[in-house]
Amino acid sequence: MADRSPNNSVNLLIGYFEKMLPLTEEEKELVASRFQPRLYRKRQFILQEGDVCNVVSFVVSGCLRLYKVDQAGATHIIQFAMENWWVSDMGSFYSRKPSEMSIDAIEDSTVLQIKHDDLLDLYTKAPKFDRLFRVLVERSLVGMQERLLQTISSDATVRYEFFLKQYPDLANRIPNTYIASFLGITPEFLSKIRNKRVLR
Amino acid sequence: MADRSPNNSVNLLIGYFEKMLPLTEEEKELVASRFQPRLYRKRQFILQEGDVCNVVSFVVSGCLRLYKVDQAGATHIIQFAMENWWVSDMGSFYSRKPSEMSIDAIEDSTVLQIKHDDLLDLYTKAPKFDRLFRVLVERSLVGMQERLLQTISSDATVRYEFFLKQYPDLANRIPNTYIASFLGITPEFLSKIRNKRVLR
DNA sequence: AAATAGCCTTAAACTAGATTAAGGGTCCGG
DNA sequence: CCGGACCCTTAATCTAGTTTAAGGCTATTT
Repeated sequence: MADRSPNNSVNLLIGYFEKMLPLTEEEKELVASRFQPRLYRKRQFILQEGDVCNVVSFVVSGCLRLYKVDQAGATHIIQFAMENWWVSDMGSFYSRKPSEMSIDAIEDSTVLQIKHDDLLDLYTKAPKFDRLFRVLVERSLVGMQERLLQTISSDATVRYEFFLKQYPDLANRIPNTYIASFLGITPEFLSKIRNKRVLR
Repeated sequence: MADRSPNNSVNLLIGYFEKMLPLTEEEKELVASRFQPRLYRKRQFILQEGDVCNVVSFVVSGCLRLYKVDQAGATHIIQFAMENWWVSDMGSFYSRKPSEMSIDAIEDSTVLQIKHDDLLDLYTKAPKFDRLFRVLVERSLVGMQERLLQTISSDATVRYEFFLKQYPDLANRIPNTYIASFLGITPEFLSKIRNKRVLR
């Protein structure tokens, strides 16, 4: 009998953790009991500006975006989160203060979520998750550093080429306006870059 | 008898940790035995591009910079590290691959350093440090995200004002060329911004 | 005491990228 | 099957920030 239960996706997450560090049965059960699967429709909010971010989400399928809308009304995408990525506004999540950012679904997406108190509980009940999340956050930090470096040291054309290399499939999955907003340029200018690219 | 031993600075670090989480005597001794104090003179390298980053440094006094020199020869400062800050190239540190970045001292600086293998050892001997460093890295990530957001959504004038608010004393301690390189603009343009500011 | 090397500033010419505006395509929902 | 909401593109004009060049000011080295 194949496992078609709702817990299906939790097994995916357990497999993900075990690629890093093997878990005991109790730890697996802890994960299964604390992470809730949830479906978000395209354009649905996971986190809305002004609310306190109360969950960390692991993307099982689909794609989310973490972004901020500035005073002028322009949106700036900080991070895309696809299959096997994590998202949340960690600043708001830990400080328990209203977020200045938003998270929404770019495609219909399935995620596994853990609430703030449950995560803290997970950490104390099973310190292995302190290590697991330390490593995950370290990886995020390295990625974020690279992105910052790119942003301050390369022009838009180089940044776009790099984006295409780093997320080859994403370019065909999401609108160019989102890519522009991620790269920190206008859709019009991205269009110009793409046009030059084809001619070459 | 006042403690004027070389271990003096380690007590500072232990105090720093205990503000987050109390340590047992064994844990304190572990810290004292694994962290080495070291003095760097102004302009001396802590990490040089092409080398594997083998230490994490905690700044006791002075100021360091983490930066990258691009193909055109321009330097881009990713992070300043002053008293009570941490620096390293975490990407290189964990992957054990040559770093594309450099770290050097802006002022004569005292740091406490832990080597790669000693840190891994510290994590396994005292899992509390998994949590401690998880929290530290989370804070870094939040800061890095804010900085990225600033960089892609605000113009240079706003970024400079923000820098002055966030590091009020630093502005008087380091050359403006460094600030420009941190903000991602030329020293000439920073000079223009500063000039406009005074007139207002 | 001179000399060299940083560092800061000013100003003119230039460029990457923004803004504004307009037209056309496609995918829904009613 | 039609109307609107998105989305992509092209082109003209504009601007924030770069480049190049030059001059002066301090501090450190010789």
